[in-house]
Amino acid sequence: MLDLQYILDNREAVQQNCDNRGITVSLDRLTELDSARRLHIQEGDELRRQQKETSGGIPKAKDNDERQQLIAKGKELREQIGAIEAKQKEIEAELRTLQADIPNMTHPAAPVGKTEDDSQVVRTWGEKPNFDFEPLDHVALAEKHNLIDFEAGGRVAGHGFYYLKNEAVMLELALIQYAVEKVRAAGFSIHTTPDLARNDVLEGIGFNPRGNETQIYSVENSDLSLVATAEITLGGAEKDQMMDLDQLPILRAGISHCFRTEAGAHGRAGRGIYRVHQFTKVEMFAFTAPESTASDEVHAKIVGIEEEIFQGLGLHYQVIDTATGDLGGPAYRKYDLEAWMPGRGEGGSYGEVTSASNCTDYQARRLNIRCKNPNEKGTKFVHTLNGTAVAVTRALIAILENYQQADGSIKIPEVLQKWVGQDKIG
RNA sequence: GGAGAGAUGGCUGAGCGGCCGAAAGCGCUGGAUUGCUAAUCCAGUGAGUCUCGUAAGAGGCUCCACGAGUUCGAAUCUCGUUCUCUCCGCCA
Repeated sequence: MLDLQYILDNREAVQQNCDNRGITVSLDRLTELDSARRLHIQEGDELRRQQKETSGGIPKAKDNDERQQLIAKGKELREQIGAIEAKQKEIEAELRTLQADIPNMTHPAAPVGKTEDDSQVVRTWGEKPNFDFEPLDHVALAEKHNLIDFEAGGRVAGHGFYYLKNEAVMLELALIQYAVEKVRAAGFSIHTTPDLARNDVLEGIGFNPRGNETQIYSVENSDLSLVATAEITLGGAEKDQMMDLDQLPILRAGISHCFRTEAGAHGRAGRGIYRVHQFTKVEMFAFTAPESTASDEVHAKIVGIEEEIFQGLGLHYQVIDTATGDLGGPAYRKYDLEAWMPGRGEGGSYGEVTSASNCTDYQARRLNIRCKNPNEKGTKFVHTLNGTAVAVTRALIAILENYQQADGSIKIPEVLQKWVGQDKIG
């Protein structure tokens, strides 16, 4: 959520930003509601002042007559205040809804464009593997080596669920270990987090727990939902907290399951474990000082860790600077790593394996996470960032497809061998 | 699951329906002082929001977990919700 005053003071820039992101908002209505809100506040304040004066005079009243008069006046004021507060509440509810629909501002250097295709490749690392045979996709590889059971997943939980088996399980555990080792070395403290969270936490991070387009499974008869990423729980952990400026940045990482309904995505869901309803992920999260210099720096650090992880795995990837239209609400800037997946599409293609966002104070404002600078009055909302260390399913696809050999076996990336306990599958 | 206790400022912790935005302490900031990183003394020190002002600032209102209610008046009384703690039971 953006600051209301900021929106009103920078209407043109906010409008331009919404246009760039392909979001329709009514800033006129917002302005209208804001004026109405101020008017009601002023009126209410004045009435409340009178009421305090009135009730304060009652103990000092000279006689019963005067006392009864003041009580009557107090009653009348109470009714007027009630009416005006009700109206103000209505106005503020609509105002807040509008305000929450406005996306974060955008880093000036982020590529402007409505779709994914407008995103820019900022650099690539490694090279596509050269196969002197026809490579299989991960579904075929998994079947050949008995690594994934989609049928059982379907019977038990439906399409989009799966069982990992045998070396695939070892690879999942190894990837987690490997990612955890990397993020800890980079200064992130490691957590396992709840797989459920309250809806107001989801909303604070920027997810919509209910509604047609929700990505979120909600638990019936409760205000809990299954989390779509540990970003939710790592950020939500500090809801309503006050931090000291000098303890920032705070770097945390979490291991969690991620649950996504993928509503509306079934058409392009495709084969395999690229788009699934549940997967395991190691996520990085950071709270930084409320300046973009501070958060940009940590943003670069997070992307750097992601690259180090995929370089260590020996996987060819490109880094994408995400276009405005594809940023989502909270992100100020977002870098994705797309790894080469030889079995994806016709003759292989890049597939998103990580995503790193600087959300500036957009999430912190709604979660009410502030920091205090001892040298300044007041408080400020911190900046928050998140990035994928490893999303197991996506990384698994890249590994299986890139490391397949002419003889049908699959090599295990060297950095994972100590945890998998073998150097190849098959 | 059963029984009970509780939630107050950055932290600890007092608080009778009106004199409470809230004692005290810690912490922090400024100053004084002591011949030496410490000690002592004095002063200041919550957040949010609205109005006025170019500004420094001034003033109003709100906030004692959250939400309703009683009352002329609620941190204080009532109800609901959430969370925390203790004891018992159950359980990996």
